[in-house]
Amino acid sequence: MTEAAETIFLVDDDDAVLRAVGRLLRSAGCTVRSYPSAEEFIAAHHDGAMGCLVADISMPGRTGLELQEWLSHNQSALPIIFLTGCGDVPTSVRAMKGGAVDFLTKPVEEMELLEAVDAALQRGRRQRIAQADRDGARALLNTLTAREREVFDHLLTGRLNKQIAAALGTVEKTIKVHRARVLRKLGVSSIAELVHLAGRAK
Amino acid sequence: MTEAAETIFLVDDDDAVLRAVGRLLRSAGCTVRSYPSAEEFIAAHHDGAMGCLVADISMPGRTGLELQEWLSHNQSALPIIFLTGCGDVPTSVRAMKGGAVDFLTKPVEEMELLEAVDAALQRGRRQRIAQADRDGARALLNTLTAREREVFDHLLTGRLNKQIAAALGTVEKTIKVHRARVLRKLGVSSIAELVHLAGRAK
DNA sequence: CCGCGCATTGGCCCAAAGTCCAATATCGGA
DNA sequence: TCCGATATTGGACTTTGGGCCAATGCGCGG
Repeated sequence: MTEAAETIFLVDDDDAVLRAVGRLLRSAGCTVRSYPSAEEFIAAHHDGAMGCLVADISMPGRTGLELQEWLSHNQSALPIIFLTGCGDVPTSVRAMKGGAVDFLTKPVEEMELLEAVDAALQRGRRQRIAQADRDGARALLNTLTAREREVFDHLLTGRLNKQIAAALGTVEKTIKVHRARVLRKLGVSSIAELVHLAGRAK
Repeated sequence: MTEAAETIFLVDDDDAVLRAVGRLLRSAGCTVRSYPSAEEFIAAHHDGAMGCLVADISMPGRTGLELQEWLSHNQSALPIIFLTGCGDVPTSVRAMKGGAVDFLTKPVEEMELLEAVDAALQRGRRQRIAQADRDGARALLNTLTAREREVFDHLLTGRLNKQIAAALGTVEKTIKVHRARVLRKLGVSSIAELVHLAGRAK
């Protein structure tokens, strides 16, 4: 059961908005969770969350922009849509600079919100795929011992075994063994594939 | 004489704004060119332009957003800062979604504008460096003949000479020759470097 | 103290790649 | 029609890389 469905996290201090937007999104087939404040959302938030966040800007306690900052500080890649009644230009610009998917003003047309949510979910999926790819590659690299990692780095730059040996103060034979182990551990059979793998780990 | 300095391109239908902003930027050491309309800027614009664009939003003829679209359609990577007196939230969001560096409202604090211009120039420099790197790599790849390019693609995936030969319907010896030529033409001495080069060309 | 993981090194053999040599064939132009 | 670029192939030789078996030394935790 790895399939935790995508969730739309709603954060707004106005209960009427939470209910209205929640109903709209649910009727569109979304799974929705509502929070009356940024703090309550943060308390319930876990890193692996999938979906997107629809948040108000001005709220008692932490504001929408502060919530956005908190998420980025906490490596959370949850895409954010701001939905506010009292938005001004500088705020919207800050939000967009901070990576928000969209910045909508109430009252919002249903279609507009649904499209924004769709775009946010798409972005989230792409991010997760890219992240999983990176993580997978990094996990593989982490199986290398310190010495193997050194050899790996030299292999990336296309050095010959004898050159690596000279650089590491050993003999070619030793590097040959390390090289074979590195290729085996990383599940590749050529230097080309090894370089590609390193690129995926970024 | 390759050193065409960075220029700030000012586009605003209000002559007073052109003069005031122009004076501010010039006093900060910038080279400035002013245009009273998007059309006049477009007429004078050439692809290799370096610097950034500071544009108004609402103007007779082409608007700021339409100018932004025109630039992106024309592959121009000139970073854009919008500076407008009558900006609303939806417009600013569209501008930022379209890749604008910033969206400022008049009257603007001098420091704010200067910082935005600085950020835009920085972004432009990064883009040019990245672009030059890509173009260089692509130019190298374009020196390959069709056949060499086929061999190149197989080398990227880590295939052996005999495997490439089978795929291309020739013998290993022939591939060996092509392989040597490819490495020589591209100025690399290992498959690892070749893969890196291909990555730069993207 | 012993086992285990890790780094190190040796020998042997074979496969693959790099480097010279040279030769033929085709195709599009000058 | 002859030239130049390209593709093709062969031979011979050297250098590198990969696989297999074996062995030593070191440090760490049971």
